[in-house]
Amino acid sequence: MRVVIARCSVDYVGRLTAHLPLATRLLMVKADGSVLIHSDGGSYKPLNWMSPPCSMAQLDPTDDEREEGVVAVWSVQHAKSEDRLHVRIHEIQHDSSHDLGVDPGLVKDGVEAQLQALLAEHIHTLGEGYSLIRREYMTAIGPVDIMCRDSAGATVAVEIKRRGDIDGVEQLTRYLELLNRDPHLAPVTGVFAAQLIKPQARVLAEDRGIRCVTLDYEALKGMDDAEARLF
Amino acid sequence: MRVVIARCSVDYVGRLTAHLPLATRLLMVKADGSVLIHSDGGSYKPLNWMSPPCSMAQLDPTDDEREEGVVAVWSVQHAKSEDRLHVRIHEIQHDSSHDLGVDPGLVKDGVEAQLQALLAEHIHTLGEGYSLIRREYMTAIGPVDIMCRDSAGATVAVEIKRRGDIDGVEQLTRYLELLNRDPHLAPVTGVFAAQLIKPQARVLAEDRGIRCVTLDYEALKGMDDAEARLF
DNA sequence: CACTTGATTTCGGAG
DNA sequence: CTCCGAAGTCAAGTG
Repeated sequence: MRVVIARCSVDYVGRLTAHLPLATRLLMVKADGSVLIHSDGGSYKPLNWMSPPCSMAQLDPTDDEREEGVVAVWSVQHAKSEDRLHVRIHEIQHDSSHDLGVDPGLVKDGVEAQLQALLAEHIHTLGEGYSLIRREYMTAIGPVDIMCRDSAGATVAVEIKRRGDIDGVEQLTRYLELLNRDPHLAPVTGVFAAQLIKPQARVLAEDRGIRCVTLDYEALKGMDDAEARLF
Repeated sequence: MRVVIARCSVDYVGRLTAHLPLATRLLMVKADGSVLIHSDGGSYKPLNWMSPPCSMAQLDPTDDEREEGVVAVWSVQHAKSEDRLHVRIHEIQHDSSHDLGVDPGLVKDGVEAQLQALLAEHIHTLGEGYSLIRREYMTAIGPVDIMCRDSAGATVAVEIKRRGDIDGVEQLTRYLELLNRDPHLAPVTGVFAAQLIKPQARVLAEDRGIRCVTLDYEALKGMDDAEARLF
């Protein structure tokens, strides 16, 4: 990895056109050829970048550029599209290269799968007398996250999302339509469960007779931990 | 901005739990206190990070950590949540700080808003006799990009995308369903306008009686410039 | 291979 | 301020 601190201006032409006026920035050139241009603030997103696969050529400045104080031009070209990044460097304050090796990668925990497992473990949070049939109940159009029974013994299909959006309601609606064609299962009702349910999704769900349940990840985790302590 | 190349392991606890095993990485500490941890590949997204506002404290390693070879621990705490990042540094290969100043920021051109404005200005490109009602026509389930009338005076709802995908067709379908419940508006027809329309989206749209229009950004821009030259 | 879905999404605009 | 949609989204899993 090469790290450069330089006063530069940048132009990107590709899916859109973008320009960065002259200022001091950090330029990162990764081993795969990708380039990132960071300012000293904002979020993790660079001001501008080129994704791999791409290649970088260092050009001599034109006469006009040289007059404006440009000492080097990086031309970064994407390998599979017309996307192009031009970095005009006026002054280099730092330039170093480092061998980092291959990264072993990130280990994650706590996403949708976890929510599903926790809710399946504590299916009674959906209501008194609920019992689990199974997780990932397969249908012709995909797996229903959780199938269970309510206290009256009626089948309930549950769709789980971290964020409950209209898409999720549409998905559950398709499942319900299919499940209710099966006389052994019908009538099947729906529950849309998410950590956060968008208002528009709630309106759509309730309009279709689907119950909305807001999941509290910490509370579910707490139940789990409390049970774990008992054994 | 501080740039460090170091052999380190990283733990993040917050919205999820994540761990990075020991490896050599680039650590970026921005002026606002945010921290980015980059490997020598992948995309512009860091392996791990902490967004501002946050603060970093350098801790002494515990005895256990010292035995494992840890020479320093960075504890980065988010200011408004419980999100926390721990960087255990085993070896520093490079450490430098640079004053970048405030960045003047990015100038963009060619996004959806621009497309919408240009099409609204030149609504006749949809057909002879079309007239604009308004942009961002609000409904209970969100704003319709453009509402206009065709030459016969019938209402037309237009959904604009840079890339015309199935999602966009579904969105427009929902708007049309809602709009057609209003007897003052009905019948409302739909136009799906995008720079590029995916074949599946086109099939779905046409199956639902929605007309597909491919937008030529450069041509629309050209009309705009030609008009501007007249005044 | 293309397509779908989730993300510690981030970012910008409107209400 | 919050809410909501778009992103040069990226990346992982699946058919």
